[in-house]
Amino acid sequence: MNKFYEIFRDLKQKIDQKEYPAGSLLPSELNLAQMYNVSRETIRKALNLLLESGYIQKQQGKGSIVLDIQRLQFPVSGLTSFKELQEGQQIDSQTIVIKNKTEKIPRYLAEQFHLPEDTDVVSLVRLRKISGEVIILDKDYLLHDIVDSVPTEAAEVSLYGYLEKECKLTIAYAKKEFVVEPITQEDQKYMNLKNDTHVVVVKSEVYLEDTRLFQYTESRHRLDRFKFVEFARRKHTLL
Amino acid sequence: MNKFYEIFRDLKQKIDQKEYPAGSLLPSELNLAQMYNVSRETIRKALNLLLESGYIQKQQGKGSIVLDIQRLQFPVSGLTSFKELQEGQQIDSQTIVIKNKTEKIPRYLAEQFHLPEDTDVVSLVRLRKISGEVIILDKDYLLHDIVDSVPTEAAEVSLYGYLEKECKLTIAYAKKEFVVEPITQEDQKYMNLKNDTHVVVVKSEVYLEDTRLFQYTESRHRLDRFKFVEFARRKHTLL
DNA sequence: CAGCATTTGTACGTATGTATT
DNA sequence: CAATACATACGTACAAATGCT
Repeated sequence: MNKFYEIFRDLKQKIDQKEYPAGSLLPSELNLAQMYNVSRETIRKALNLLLESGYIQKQQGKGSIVLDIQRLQFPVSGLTSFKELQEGQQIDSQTIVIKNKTEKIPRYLAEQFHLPEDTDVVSLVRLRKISGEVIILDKDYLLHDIVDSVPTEAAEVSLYGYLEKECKLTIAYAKKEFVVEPITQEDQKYMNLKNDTHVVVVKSEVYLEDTRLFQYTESRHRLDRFKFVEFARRKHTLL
Repeated sequence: MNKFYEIFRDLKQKIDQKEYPAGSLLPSELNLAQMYNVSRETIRKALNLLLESGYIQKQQGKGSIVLDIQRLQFPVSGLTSFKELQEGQQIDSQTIVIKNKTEKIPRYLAEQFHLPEDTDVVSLVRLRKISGEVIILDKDYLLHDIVDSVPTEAAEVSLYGYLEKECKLTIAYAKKEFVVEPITQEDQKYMNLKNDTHVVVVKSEVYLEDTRLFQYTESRHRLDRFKFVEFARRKHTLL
């Protein structure tokens, strides 16, 4: 693997283990370069990864301050699958696949993405149980051109794992939209909704490395269990 | 200003104006370096900014593909103030300050951040009207140690503008949390809530460059008008 | 399928500017 | 003012992926 990535991992681990405690300064870039026997630029790339993931804050003339990531224990936003989320949090969870078949794309999606009405998609519906309750209903549409089919086993365990490892697809980026919508009959039928009238819906358009659209997902969450956390940096100059 | 930032702005503008249309390739890094008369690394830094803001997708061996940012017209997540949001979208909006005074920190915040109970904060409550309706209720707490007071005028126009320009504070990063909560009497009193029983709450902890906590905000949104969009990149290797 | 040119990714080295202490 | 540390910029070399011949 890359040098800068290895160094990033090593530093991250040392921060997690409080070898570099929160509030302290990392060794200077020059020192780190000597310690790891690499050039300063390689160190800077590693530090940038730490910066983006909320591990450190850099200050010109001073150094790299270790942040208190304890209280920031979460999927620093980005594109993370349910499975990967669980792994980070050790919650008892379960996935139930209640639909897995190839069919024509729903009309509203064909329109939204300017696709032919007879486009084939692999349509998945999955329930996510946490502590025995159905908290999330996931509806996935995968373009059949790109993914032939999905073994139900894979959909239960890790869809992204299957797509990336087995199908050799490289997922690159996504546009995500968070809204609140009234519940549907389907929500009512499958989720443990109590008296809720609404669910939080996360709509994702997922794209491959070559910029082809490949997946559309609606992740429907019970209101009282929904939480999304992100670490954001201010971009003073960007706009 | 920086060269790489100027080049970023220039390229962004050219993409917006379709001089480099969506789906096309940018000139190669070497070509761009010659065009702008800078080194390749400077170009790469500019391209990285474009990458992070969702303007392009890079592919090794191929080039930088311009993305269809039209459909991604939004505040690419991050730390953006209400005022800045509006400016990007040209919506008729109005801010009404209904509270602006220095007082003791609320107990739950003192506990959450391990601050003394007698900590002073500037407490702001603001209503955000869009098209005549109160859609958002913002509750801000600014540490009095850092900000002495806020002119109501500034709280109406642009709090961040005031803090950054007048107070010379550098806002660096924030932890944001999105949840849905039952409405309070305060929500009921000030917002146009119809029959809603819940609001979307965005809780932000905002930190300065020197990592000092400086602001805590709860932004309470009417369900039916809440929308949050983000552009996310998959980090295959990061965890 | 092999080979080649093109393009991006990684890494190193050096020099200079700017902020902090 | 001096030393230290991060930021920017240029240049070079080689590796890896892509696309074309």
